[in-house]
Amino acid sequence: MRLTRSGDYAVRCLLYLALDPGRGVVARKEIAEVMNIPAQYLGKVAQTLAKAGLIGIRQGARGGYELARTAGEISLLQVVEAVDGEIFLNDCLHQLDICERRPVCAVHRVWGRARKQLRDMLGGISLAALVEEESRTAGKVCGECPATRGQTLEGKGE
Amino acid sequence: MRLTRSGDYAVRCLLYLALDPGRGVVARKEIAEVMNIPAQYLGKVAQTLAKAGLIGIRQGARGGYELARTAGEISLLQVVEAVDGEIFLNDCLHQLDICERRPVCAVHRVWGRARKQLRDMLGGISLAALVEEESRTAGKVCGECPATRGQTLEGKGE
DNA sequence: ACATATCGGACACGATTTGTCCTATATCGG
DNA sequence: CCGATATAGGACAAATCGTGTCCGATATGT
Repeated sequence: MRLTRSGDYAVRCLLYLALDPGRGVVARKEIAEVMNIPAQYLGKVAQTLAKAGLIGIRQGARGGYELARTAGEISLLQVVEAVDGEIFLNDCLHQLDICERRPVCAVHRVWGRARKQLRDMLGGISLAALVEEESRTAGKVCGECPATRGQTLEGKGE
Repeated sequence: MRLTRSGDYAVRCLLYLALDPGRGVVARKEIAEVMNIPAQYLGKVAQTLAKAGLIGIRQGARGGYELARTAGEISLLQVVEAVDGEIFLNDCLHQLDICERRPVCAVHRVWGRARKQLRDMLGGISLAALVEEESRTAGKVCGECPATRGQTLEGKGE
């Protein structure tokens, strides 16, 4: 599993929508500009997000996107998996025909455990939590990543 | 991050070598056949593993591969990262130019945490542990996944 | 020397990712 | 109802990546 650019865009887009909940429909163009996403491409991503029930789309003049649920009800996992597909670290866990010994294979059990751990973590984090944490620390939401310049530092994990 | 086929091959190969430690050099051809890996391709993977210091390679007649350390000293993480590169779930954490706000970005912190959790888990599992667990449950090592036909067991799902 | 076996570069091929372009369609405002 | 606006959705393009093969060069054991 790798968070693709599409997945990144999806997170940015939803995070932006989660910023002020009462706002209603937001134009794709605005989201694209602020969040530094190719507008057309965002259209594709948005369609996927809509199919997954994460956003609502209004067409036509004054159209755009809005959250289909509250920011507290949308987890990072849902966003990522909606766009990038279900998370499988290992193809063996995914394509049944690749491996016949799944049930008794220690390696598979390890990957299965790792997968569950990862999905649990991402599933436990809502957009609301992200927005809140962000506002506590920096006052700005990420997703702006490439947009906001000037704060370079060396990052690690944790 | 996704465990590629190369990564899978690497795990199979090392697991096979870990099976009986006293054996010395094992021919690539043998490994490839038993573990169902394209022999030439295994050559490429093996070179990478050698560079990472995980296996030793003997060229020439009666050449082949052997573990460079004991099976207890090689973790799954080392194997995977040697072949597939260091695990980064998110490009943002990886390519510095993509995102300037890493240190203060909540999303990045989440991915960073997830990454650490995953690497810690994989880092805590040695080849020896895998071999041992495997022999306890089924008596055969995985990696043979596609190789061992007719042994398809169901149930016992974790 | 000869047979054996890996090295390592070149190349092929398909899948995936990341976009763009264009036409159709839906919606709002007057 | 008309026209401006904005997204839908299919086609297409380019780049990258993963997987694998082929082949001459090189190293090693007998």
